[in-house]
Amino acid sequence: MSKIIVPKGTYDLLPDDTAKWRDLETKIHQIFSEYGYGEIRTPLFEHTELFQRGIGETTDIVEKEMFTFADRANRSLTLRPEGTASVVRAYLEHNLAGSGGVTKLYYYGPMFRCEAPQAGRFRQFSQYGAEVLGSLDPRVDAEVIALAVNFYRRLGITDLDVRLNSIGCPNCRPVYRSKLIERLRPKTGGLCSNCQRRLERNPLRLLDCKNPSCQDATADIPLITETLCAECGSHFEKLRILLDSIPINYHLDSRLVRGFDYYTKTVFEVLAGDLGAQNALCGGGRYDNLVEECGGNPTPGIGFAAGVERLLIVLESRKTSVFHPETPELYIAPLGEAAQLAVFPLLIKLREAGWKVESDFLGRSLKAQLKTADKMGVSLVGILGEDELQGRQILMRRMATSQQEMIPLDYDCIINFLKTEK
RNA sequence: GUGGGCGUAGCUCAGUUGGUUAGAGUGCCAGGUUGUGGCCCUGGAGGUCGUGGGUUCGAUUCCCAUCGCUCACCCCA
Repeated sequence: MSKIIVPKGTYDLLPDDTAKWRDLETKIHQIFSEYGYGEIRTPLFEHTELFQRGIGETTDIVEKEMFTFADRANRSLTLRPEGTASVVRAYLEHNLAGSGGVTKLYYYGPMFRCEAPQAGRFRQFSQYGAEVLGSLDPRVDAEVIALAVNFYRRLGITDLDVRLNSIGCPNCRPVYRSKLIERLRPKTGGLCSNCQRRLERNPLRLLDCKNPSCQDATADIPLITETLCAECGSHFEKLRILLDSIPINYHLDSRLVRGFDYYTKTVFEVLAGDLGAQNALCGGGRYDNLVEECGGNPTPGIGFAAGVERLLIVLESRKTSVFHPETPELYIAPLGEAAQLAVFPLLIKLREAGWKVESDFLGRSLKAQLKTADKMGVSLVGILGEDELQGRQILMRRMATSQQEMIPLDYDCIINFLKTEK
């Protein structure tokens, strides 16, 4: 019988890994709380239609990367490939707009895309992200970008590439779009096959094609930021003034275009050099028409999503973050069956009192037990052999100094000893 | 979906121009110390050499297929 292993693009997190993840998760919840965001948890699957309408029918994600299946009533469901569509759905479903003002939400959890796995890319992966609904003010854009970037800074990652662009709105983007098609159509032959295909459908994407010949073809095309309508232009200008007023390094990238259809105006990405081909740590932008497209009243919004696996890769490769493994505060080494029986209730009682205590369950020699305790990094070992048991005592050994002290084998005495040693 | 690289011990990897019991380091277990960790010494356990088929007297080695991992294209977090 062949061994069963994890599905492609998924992985197990073992105890050493989960310790790091939980540490990072704590920090994620903390920064969102400090910036005034409330956590939202939506289902891991939704009606397929939500993503088709929200993300866009012609995007790669919807066309070929979703895990879609039928339920027993033959309705099409899909494992969520991203977070924004679900948040908008929930925002409308629970009429969060009704409470008035700006709604600031964040999420954290697994997403699913059926792609070929690669460095920093998995089929089940984790993202955290923010969505701010109800304000068109560029201060919101700036705050969202600041939050995204400052989180990395807190973790000690400072050499990031923050890219910013505005891709306009339904008023000005079509103008740029047709201008682009007009300029590129004569050069069609020089484009890569992919770009030839998307020239008519989604010409903006040619701008960030990595193929050298496509880059040449688009080298002298006008910048989108020069053809923005008055509203988008002024919004973008205000955003830049705000970003310049806080210590965040970014640069304008007029070729930055993102893969989802719902983006309008502001788009941004944060890139890290040490991630291989999947170099985006997070990305996001404004989506002022998405809520309306999902059936709500016209409501502006902006958000971003960040990859957790990629962040951990960067943290590991730079060793900028120190994760503290939890070491027991005491290791009790019983010698012989009588001692084992005496130690067991003590072990449970100490744990219930909140102490991290370990012991031996293999009946091994004292030497082996000390070795194990040493490996765990424990600083105190309580040794209970027959002699100690007879005298109702326990020998407390300080591993760092090899100093030993006999104390009464009594719960309160041991607690007191632990407290003074701590 | 396409292309490159790789699958040998828990982990990191040697190796075999086809030949008898497949190796190292590390980790693990035990002993050296009848009850004292880190250093050292000795010994031990642990492998269907990814899987299936083919060639051959004989395959971990050669051939084919397949699966998996990985990197890149693509896309994106």
